[in-house]
Amino acid sequence: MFRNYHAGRSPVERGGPAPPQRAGARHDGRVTRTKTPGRTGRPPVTSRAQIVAAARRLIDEGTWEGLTIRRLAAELGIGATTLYHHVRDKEELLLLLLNECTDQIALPELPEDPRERIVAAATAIRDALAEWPWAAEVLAVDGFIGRLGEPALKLVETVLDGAAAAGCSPEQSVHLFRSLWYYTVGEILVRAEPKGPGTAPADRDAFFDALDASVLPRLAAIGERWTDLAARDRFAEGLRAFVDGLLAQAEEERKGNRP
Amino acid sequence: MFRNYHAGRSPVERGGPAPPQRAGARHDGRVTRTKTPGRTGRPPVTSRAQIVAAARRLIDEGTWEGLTIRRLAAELGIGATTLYHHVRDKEELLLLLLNECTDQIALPELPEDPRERIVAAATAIRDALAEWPWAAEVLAVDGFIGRLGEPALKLVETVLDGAAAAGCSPEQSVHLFRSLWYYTVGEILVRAEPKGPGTAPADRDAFFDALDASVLPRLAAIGERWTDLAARDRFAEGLRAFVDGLLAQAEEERKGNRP
DNA sequence: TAGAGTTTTGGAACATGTTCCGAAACTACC
DNA sequence: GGTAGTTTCGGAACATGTTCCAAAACTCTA
Repeated sequence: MFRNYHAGRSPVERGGPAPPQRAGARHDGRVTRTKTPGRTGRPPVTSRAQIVAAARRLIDEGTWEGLTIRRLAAELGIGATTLYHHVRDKEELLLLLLNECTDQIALPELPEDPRERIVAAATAIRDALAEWPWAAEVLAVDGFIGRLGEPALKLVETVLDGAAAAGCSPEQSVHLFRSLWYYTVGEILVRAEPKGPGTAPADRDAFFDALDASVLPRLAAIGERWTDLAARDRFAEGLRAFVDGLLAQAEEERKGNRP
Repeated sequence: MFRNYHAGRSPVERGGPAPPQRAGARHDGRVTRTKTPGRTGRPPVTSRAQIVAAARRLIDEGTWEGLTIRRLAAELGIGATTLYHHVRDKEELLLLLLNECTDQIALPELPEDPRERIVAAATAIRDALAEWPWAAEVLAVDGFIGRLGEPALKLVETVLDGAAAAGCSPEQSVHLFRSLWYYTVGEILVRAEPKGPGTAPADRDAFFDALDASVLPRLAAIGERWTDLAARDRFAEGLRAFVDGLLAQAEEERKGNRP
């Protein structure tokens, strides 16, 4: 199974501590590498780096749906199934792409104020992820932060550090981070997916028009403005409010007011 | 990878308040009927209700992955492709299932305090959705609340109402709801998906063990406790903190401190 | 140089979601 | 009853992700 411990190392030729594999599962020998310290056997005609590069090429020129295993293999000039010896899954492929992107996250300037530091870090993560339409596909499948690359993990670290600087206990820091992570993932997913039916602006209007104002007065009243309001990017504002709330809660908790 | 191109139309027996639809764009299927006031033509051998029931049957006895179009069709005794005349998509099928579940949301007791009212409503939504493993599949695809059934919408209304009672403007109410919605969706998705590789507890431990404590000290330090801490359900606590923060922010804003 | 061991490779094949398109079945009206 | 219009039905077929399995290619050692 592919894990991400070895973030930062060169993409080809990396072993890494492979988690215990269930027997029977046939996976690419690249990650597992049960034996053979000195590589032997037929040399691969394709490296992981090339795969990722080709994938990006396919995505860049064309829609993101255009990235299929077979097409990617064709782009690389190899058989489709061969790809599965370099990449476990399509999901792993996406993850590689995602990591390639998060690996380029620039650490933002970090303000002194712990609160602002947290906001800056979380916003940086979100901005990096939100840039890639397929991030949602991966996040939806496994939300565990462990799959992020080291630059992203540094931002996680920053969040935790800010929490600690604001007086949070480790437990409280984790709680804070997880909460913010939920918010972030939710924002990316909900925001990045205007593709289902009923999500087009016209459909939204129709939806609100059809609401029964006597049953759902607030919703109906807001309806006409919903689309406009939703268009505004208020992620950072929500984030700030959330951080404030969480920090205040943590402080309360420390005072023993609410165990 | 759910697509959306579909030119045909899916027949339904019960009409309902149909928003004006262009050909091809359908809300959730229980609309349409472009012509034919008096139904004519061959009567369907299967109703939507039967489809949903059969789908639930398949899910209940067996894994959720066991629900495939062909199997469902077989269960119903019809051809696989026939199903596509009743349901536009597999996604729509999931949506039907989801709605059937949210339609049974019981309105919780609503406290007087606006803040607690909001918390209660949001928690009810989350609990209802979190109960269904496939909710994530749908939410990940289209987050628009318009796809929820009316009982769920009533909870949305409650949130908006609580916000208003706390003094929020409509704009602020929307902001508050959206923020909470992001948080909720994120929680459901991240929490409901321990299935990717690397998400097993053992893998998590391995992940944290591999962290470089000199680069990511906080993360490494927390590591050992992460799994335990993550296991605790603190959704409501986070929610409460969020609401507090958002309400405070709204009030600040109203005072003109931060436009 | 001849294995032996190991790795890479890819064709065939399967399950699934989905579309095409023609045939069947039914209602309404003449 | 017959015909037109409309609806439902479903087999064939396609793209995709994925696994099986056996052959090919390479390195190392004897």
